[in-house]
Formats: sequence, structure tokens, C-alpha cells
Amino acid sequence: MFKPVSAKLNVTQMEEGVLNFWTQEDIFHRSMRERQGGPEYVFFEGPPTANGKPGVHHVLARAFKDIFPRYKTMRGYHVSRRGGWDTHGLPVEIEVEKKLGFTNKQQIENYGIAQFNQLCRESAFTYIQEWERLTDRIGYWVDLETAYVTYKNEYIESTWWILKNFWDKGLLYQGFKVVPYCPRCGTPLSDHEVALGYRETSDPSIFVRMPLVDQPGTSLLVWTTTPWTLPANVAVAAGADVEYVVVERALAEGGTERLILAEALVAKVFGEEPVTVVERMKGKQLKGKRYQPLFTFMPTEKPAHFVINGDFVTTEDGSGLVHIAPAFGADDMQVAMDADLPILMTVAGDGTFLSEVRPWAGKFVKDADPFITQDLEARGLLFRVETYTHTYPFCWRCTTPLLYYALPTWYIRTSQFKDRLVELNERINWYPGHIKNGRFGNWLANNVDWALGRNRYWGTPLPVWECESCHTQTCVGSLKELSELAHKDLSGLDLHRPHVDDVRLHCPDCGGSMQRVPELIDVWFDSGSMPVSQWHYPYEHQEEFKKYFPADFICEAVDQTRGWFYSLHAISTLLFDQECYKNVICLGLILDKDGYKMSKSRGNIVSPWEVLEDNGADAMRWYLYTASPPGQERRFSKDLVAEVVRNFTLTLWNTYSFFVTYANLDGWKPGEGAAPVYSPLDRWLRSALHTLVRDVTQALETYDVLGATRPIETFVDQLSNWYLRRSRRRFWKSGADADKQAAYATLYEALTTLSKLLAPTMPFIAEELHQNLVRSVDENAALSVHLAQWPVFDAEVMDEKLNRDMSLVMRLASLGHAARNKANRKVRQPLAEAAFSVGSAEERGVLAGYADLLADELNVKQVRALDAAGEAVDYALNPLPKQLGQKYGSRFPAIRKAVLALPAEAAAKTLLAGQPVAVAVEGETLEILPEEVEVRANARSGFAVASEGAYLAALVTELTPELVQEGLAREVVRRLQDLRKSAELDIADRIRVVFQASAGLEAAVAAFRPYIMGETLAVEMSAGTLDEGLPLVEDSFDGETFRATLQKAA
RNA sequence: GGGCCUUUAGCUCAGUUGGUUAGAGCGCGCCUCUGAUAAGGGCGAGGUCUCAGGUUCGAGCCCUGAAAGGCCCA
Repeated sequence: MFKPVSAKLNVTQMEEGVLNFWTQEDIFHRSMRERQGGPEYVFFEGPPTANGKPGVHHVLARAFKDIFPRYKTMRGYHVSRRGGWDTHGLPVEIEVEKKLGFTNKQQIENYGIAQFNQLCRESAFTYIQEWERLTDRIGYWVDLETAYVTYKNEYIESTWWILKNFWDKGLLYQGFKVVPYCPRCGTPLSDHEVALGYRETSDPSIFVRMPLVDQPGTSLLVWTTTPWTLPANVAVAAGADVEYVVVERALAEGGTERLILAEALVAKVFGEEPVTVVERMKGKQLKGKRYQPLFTFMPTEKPAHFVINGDFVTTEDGSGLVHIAPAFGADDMQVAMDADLPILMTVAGDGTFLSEVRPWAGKFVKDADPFITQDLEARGLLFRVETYTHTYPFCWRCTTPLLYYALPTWYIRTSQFKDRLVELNERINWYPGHIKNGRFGNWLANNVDWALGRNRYWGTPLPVWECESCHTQTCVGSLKELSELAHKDLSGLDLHRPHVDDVRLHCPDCGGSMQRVPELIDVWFDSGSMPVSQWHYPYEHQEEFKKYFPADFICEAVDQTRGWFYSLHAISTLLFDQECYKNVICLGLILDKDGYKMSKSRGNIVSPWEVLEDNGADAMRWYLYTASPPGQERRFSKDLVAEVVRNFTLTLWNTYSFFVTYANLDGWKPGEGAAPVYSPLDRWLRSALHTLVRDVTQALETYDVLGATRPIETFVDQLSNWYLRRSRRRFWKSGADADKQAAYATLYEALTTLSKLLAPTMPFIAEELHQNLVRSVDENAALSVHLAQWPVFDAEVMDEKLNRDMSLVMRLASLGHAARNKANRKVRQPLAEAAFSVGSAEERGVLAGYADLLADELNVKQVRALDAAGEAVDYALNPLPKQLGQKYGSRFPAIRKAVLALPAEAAAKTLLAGQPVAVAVEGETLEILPEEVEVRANARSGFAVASEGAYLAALVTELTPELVQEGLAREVVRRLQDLRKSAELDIADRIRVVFQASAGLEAAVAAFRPYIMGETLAVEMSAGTLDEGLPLVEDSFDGETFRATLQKAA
């Protein structure tokens, strides 16, 4: 006996039962333990931060991550599924700052870094319990007990080891990074903060002359909106492929001058003023031309003041020649590094000019703009001054205009490995593929050095110490090394600020005192280090590290392209010269109902709990898998998850419930009783099932989640709404013949196989089915479906022709129903005949083979092919463009016309007989093959017809008295079945029926009495007086009246 | 400003190497079936496949350009 299954499914209850089972039997750990010794399948968990609540987007990532470890486990792999937590960084600090009511860094310093960091450490796990609860509830199997934590000393120490490795290779260096900076607050602002403070403002817009050294009387015309940056000018950038011209113009004071600017901007700059173009050239020809510097306040230790090429130059504004001040622009800094230009720092941290800038020393730079302009004008270098209105960022806190300002920071020399980063990316399989050479590939190809330093508190400290006297620097790679250099045992030291800052080292060069540099490292370096640091490698677990690197599979959302995907790849490339992961699914973002990204800052995160409580984890997961391709962004709505339950889960569940109900009635068990003799319908279902196994397996092997799920939906639909609907009677009938055995065996095979195919994606219902269908009858079966073996398809069972044939039959059935509808003949009324027209001789054979099935489905006494010869059928020809067009190309229209001009009747008969027809086209005779033309039939009047393409169904709608009586009998059956149901009888209960009927109906009942009694399981059926106390049905139909009562027979 | 993605029915999405009548599910209206079903079947309303050019005998699909939206980066 199987456990009885109600047709009503309480999803939540079922899933919670499964969760309990997993916990009690420790299935998750078993799934790892039992596969020890099997081949390794390596999965890396991208660590989330638990200081925020998990949202739907986390369910998305976790749902996708879960599929492949489960699948691979079923294929015999050992899959270690270690979790991880990202615990450092600004998000954590900001939460603590909010709690403390802080608005700037000074307040943190005053409060004390030690206490502050202690609060951060606690805050990092604020929502850990909700994360654990959610992870558990959605059935994401990940080992959180052994999860790595980025703030642990061991983790940090390994990360230090990596940094030390880079240091030793000369890849870690100090440079400048241009950041948005508030001179009043004395601090750089994050992107988020900058975005808060944009507003419209007016700035000076000036054109200046930069006279060429080698061509007296000729100047570069350069445009800027920040005159205060001109004293820091070191170069002028021209677009390499931009067209430039030298123009000659008259000077007001007499004589002429020549100016160089982009051709596209001549009209904009000079307007009505007549100028003469005397020469033209590309930007690349300007490269290297030297000009006289506007100012010489600062010494230049490298060559400067010449034209360079830059791809950021546009000809939308200004002159097409861009002034370069590396300290005050990100592009400027980048070209300065590329071209090895000097960096002139003219401005102090408070936004005033340094003393070297003598005329304006101490003045706030923005206030100095007019003076600088005057100075240039006085020297004849100013061409024009205007006002320019644009949006510019201001400090959100104090409304001071932000400066783009170079701050010293630490870099990793990733750009040196640009080519290698690109090459190793070639080995990675990206899903979707366009990320590889698109978003990710472009990012790598334009790689710039990784700005590593952060001027914050809660994070991995940069392990570089600098001598206070001789400025020698050293990088420390372990606690042991630190202890040695400090001459004391520091093995218990907390590797966070401020404790590491308190450690002074002895300078090996001069014996001076060395202090740690103030920076922390980028948290992305933390998470990108996880392949190494999760093992405390190389100080511990060397074997494990080797075993679990690189990853076979990782999966995160697309916002990790420049985040975790990059940090893993970059660190792995620089450290091991190897790719870090072989396959990666890059998920699209979940958008809210209005199409915006769900994010904490927007406050539009939808809680997954409501969805889970109503519809369960399986349905939510399934929705996420099947809704759209994984890489595509998607809007999320709860209603769509509910639809999954209605359309898919319940369809499957009811098929399962049906099976269990009847198998229990019959005492059926797999492998017992007569050997099954499969009917064509069984063979079709098995063929479809094995095809499904093949396709789903293939899809999972290629990380195609849609391909691993949508076909299952189709199959379940066909299983329920065709196979089972067409097979019901085989289960009802008494006895246990080979046909019934075959029906049970087929349905059982389908359900148990589905349970396995669904295990990676719908782990709960898969388990439920497995426990009841497999475990309950086979003690030796796998304890859990997740410990079972993945199903193997049998190519012998697969039959492509059978699959095709059955879809034709389903189509014809559908047409038959349509014809009935048009004729207004309900299915309960038997009809004499249905005749079909199909497009080919082969399909006629299919029709003949499945005539009985169609007759039963359509409730007609006979099914046959429309006879071309014997009946008045009109034919039409439809030349098939696909076949003819591909064969004849541009001659197709003419051929089409010629085919349509043929006498349709004769040609159709020839083609239906499998013979070619000849057409004359442009003086040539062509042979048109039967498969190149579709023959469409139209039946004579008197039939009720429905057609689609080449297919047509025609019903004989005349009724004989026998047919009418049979129809009435079926009406009676239907009423009695309804009554059984409303009386809540068991499916197998026998009944006694007493009825009263109008004369015509009574005759019909008499004629079909055995049929009615058989259908309704009546042991007695008689006309007589009704006992009103019994369940009663009363109805009139087709001009007849019917009343009946029933009672359960003893 | 740059890169990537998206745009097909009211909603969520399919649409094979280009093939002439563009599909499914949900929702809506009508009809129907049912002793597994919260369901199933049929019919109907609902589409200038974002727009404009181009290639082709033929374009939802290929090419060019534009627009709108999203994400990432400046």
C-alpha cells in the first residue's frame, strides 16, 4: 500500500514535512558523505552580507546555485557545499554609523575605532537567523555551519599571504587616484554620496591659447570649465582620428594669428567671424607638438607640455583639444599614467592653492577662477570667456562644490596582466554567452589597475608597514612574520584596526620604527580571495585547497561582473595564472513591479516570505527557473508564482494522487503481477518520457536551466491531459490483465522518473513522490531522492515517429472537438462518424492506426479518412514556401503562381497518391514533389467541419434514435456520478438507485441499463417511489425529466 | 558619454539555420467536459512584432540608424 494521497495538496504542510524528514535523516550531510571518493564537483558560494535582510533576489541566486550541486550529486559526484559570509566594508560601517547617529569619520575616530569595529563585527550578522531560516526554507543546501567568514583572523591571514605574494612580485604599488572630494569635509565621497548632490550650476567657460614652441604665431585653442586646474596642466589631448584645422583670423590689434581646433567646432567657436582654414590634419598628426606652458609654478620632473592622443576627446563642446591636469580628473590621471606624464599637485587638502602657486596661494580654488582668467587675459593668452551651465556634484552634507582630486592610494598592477586576463577568460563558459566577450570581456580588455586602498575602519588592513625615518616599506604575509619583525609573540592579535595599527616593526634598513599604512583593502579583494582564504591556505588545509580549486560552477547576478566575478578572476590570474571557475551562470536582476532594480537603498525589496508561505518553495523556485532565460532581468510578481501551483504542481500532484488511489484499490505494486503489455499510448508516453530524460540531462550538462525545466512542464501536461485522460478506463476496469498492468507500470515509471528529474529544481515534491512511490515499496531504495541515481534514458524506448504520430492524433482530436462545437453537438451525444482529411499518405496511416482512440475521445461510432474519390471534397493547393523557396530561390513566386494555376482537384489527387506534378515555369517544365505542396480539403455541406492547415475534421451530425438514447443514457450517468460525488461516496462504493423518468428517458435507461449500472457501480437500479431522505438528484434535459436517489449498497 | 541587455496580445513570455495565416499561459466573454484535477477541451475578442531605412523571391528573425527602458561604468 502506498500512503493515501488526497487530491487536495497543502503545499506548505507537504514541504515542511519534507524539511523535517531531511533534518531527521540528515540528508544534506549524507548527500556529501555518501559521495566521498566520487569525482569532485567544485562549487563556490559567493558570500552574501548578513547585515541586511535577504530578499527575492537572494532567493533567485540561491535557487539557481542549488540546481547543479543536487544534479551532480545524483550523478555520483562529491559536491562540497560550503557557505560563506562577506562581513567587511562600508555597508556594515554605515549601518553602525546610523545606529550611533554619526555623519562623518571624525566622529568614529572620537568614538574609538576598537569599539566601532566591535559593533561592526556584531552588525555583520544582524540578520543571520533570517538568512539561515530562508536558506533552509527554500531548500538551498549549503553548509552554513562550516561557512567561511571574511573577518576571521585565519581568513585575513590568508588574504595577507596573497597580498604579500603580489608585493614580492612588485604588483602592489602606491599611486594616486582621482576621487570626488569635499574640500571642506576633507574626505572623498562614495558614488552613492556623489549621486545625492548633483545640481545645476554656472561655471566659467574659457578658451585659452597655448602657443606652439616650433610654430610662432600658431596656438592650440584649448577649452576648460575649471580655470583653477590650469596651473596643473601638463599636456593637451587630441582625438587621434578627429579632424583638426589650422585657421587664420585677423586680430583686433592688427595682424593675424593661427589657431588649431577641431574642424567640427569651427562654426561653433567663431560663429559669424570670417576665418580661413589654412591647413588640416588628423589628431594623431598633432601628437608630440610642444607648446609653451601657461604657468610654471611647479617643477616638472618628467617631459610635459605637448600634445597627446586620448580616446575620450569629443567634438561636442569646446575646441576638441582637452587640457590635461592629472591631479584633477580621472581621465587625465589615466592618460598621465599611460603617457608617463608628471602629476602636478597644486591644491592643498582644504581646497586652497599651495604656496608654490604664488599669486593665489591660500585662496579657495573656485574663488581663484576670475583672477586666473584675468591673468591669462593680461598675457594675451585668453581667447574668450563665457559662462557655462551644467550639472555638477556638490557635497550632500555641506553643499561645497566637490573637486575631482588625486589622493594617494594603493593599487594592484592588474593592467600588466590584461592580455592574460583576457586569455584565461576564454576558458570560462559563460551563461549567457554574451557576458564573456561583452560586459566582462570588455571590462577586462579595458583593464586598469585595481585601486585597492580604502580609508576606512572595518575591513582587512593592508599589511604594509613603513619606516618613519627612512620610508622603507615592507609587506607582511602572516602573523608569524609579523611577530618576527615586531620581536614579540603576536599570535593572539586581532588582525583588525586599531590593534594592527598598534604594532610597530623594526626597520631592517635603518633600525627605525615602522608603522602600518592607514589603508584597508577593498572588500571585493576579501571575497575574491575566498578560494584561498576559506582554507587558511597555505598555512593550513593544503590538500583541501588543491582539491577544491578551481570551481566547476559559480552563479551570481550580473552586478557581480565587476565585483566577485572579476575579483576571483583577477586574483586567480595574478596568483596562479589560472582561471578560477569553469562555468558561471550570470543571472539577470530581479526588478520590482515597476521595472526597477530591487535594492536596499531604494527600499523596494519584496519579502520572499509571503510568496513562500502561500505557494511554497518549489513553486517559487520553478517560477524563477521557467519565467525567462536566467541572464534576463525579470519583473517579479506573486501571482505568477501562484500560477505555477495551479498549472504545474497541482497537475502533477493530481496525477500522482490518481495513481495512488487506484493502485491501492487494486493492490498494485511495481514489479508484481502479470508482465505488462504496452499499448501504443503507453509506448508513446514512455517514448516521450525517455526523450525527456535525454533532453533534461543534456540541458543540465550545459547549464541550460530553461531546457531542464520547461520540457518537464510540457510532459506533465501531456501526461495528465492526454495520457491519463485517455487511460482512465484502463485503471477503472476490474481484474488485473496485462493491459492494466501496462497502464500502472507506465504511469509509475513516469511518476518516479519525474521525481528524479525534478529533484534538482523542485526538491520538495520530488522527495514526497520518492518517499511514497519508491521508498514505501522498496526498502533498498535510496533513502532520499537526492541520494538516488540520476535516471538513464533507454534509446530503445525512444521513437521519434511515435512522438510525431501522437502529436498529429492530438491535433486531430482537437479539430474534432472544434467541429463538434461548431455543430453544437456536446461530447456526451454520440455521433455516427468523424472523417478526417490529412496532408499525406503517411498521415493517413497514422489516422487508421489511432482510429479507435479518436473515436473514443470524440465519442463517435466510426473514424475514417475522407475519401478523395468517393466524396464531394473540394481541394486547394498550398505551395510550401520553405521547401520550394529554398529549392528554387528567386523563381519561387513564379512557381507558386504556376502551382496555384493547376487544376486543383486533379493535382491534389496525384499529390495525395504520392506522385509529383509538373508545372511549366518560364518555358521550363519543373517537377513539383508531394512534400513541396500541402493539399487542403474542404468537405461538402452536411458535415460539420473544422480545419487547420492541411487538416480537416468532418462530423456526421444526423442522429439516429439509438444515438439519441445513448446520449440520454450518458446524461443519466453524469447525473448519478455527480450525485455519488456530492454524497461523498468512496470511489469503489457500490450503490442502489431508484429513479423516476419521463417516458423517453425511461426507454433510454431501459435500453442502456447495463451500461449505466456499470459506469455508476450500481448493483440495483429500478424505477419507483423515491425516498426523499436519501441523496437526491432532480433535473431536466433534452425535453426529459429525471429524478433519482441512491444509497450505498451493503 | 561608453559598454551590455531588453522591446512580440491587457500581463508573463515562446518564436528553430529567414518561408508567406506570429504562438503559449494567465486574465476576459461564450460554450463544453469531468468519480484524479484548484483542472481539461473548444470558440471568440485582443498584435502597424518599438520606429525608420536596407539586404532578399520572402524579414518578428539578418544589416544600418533611431527611440524607450534596465544594469554596469564614467
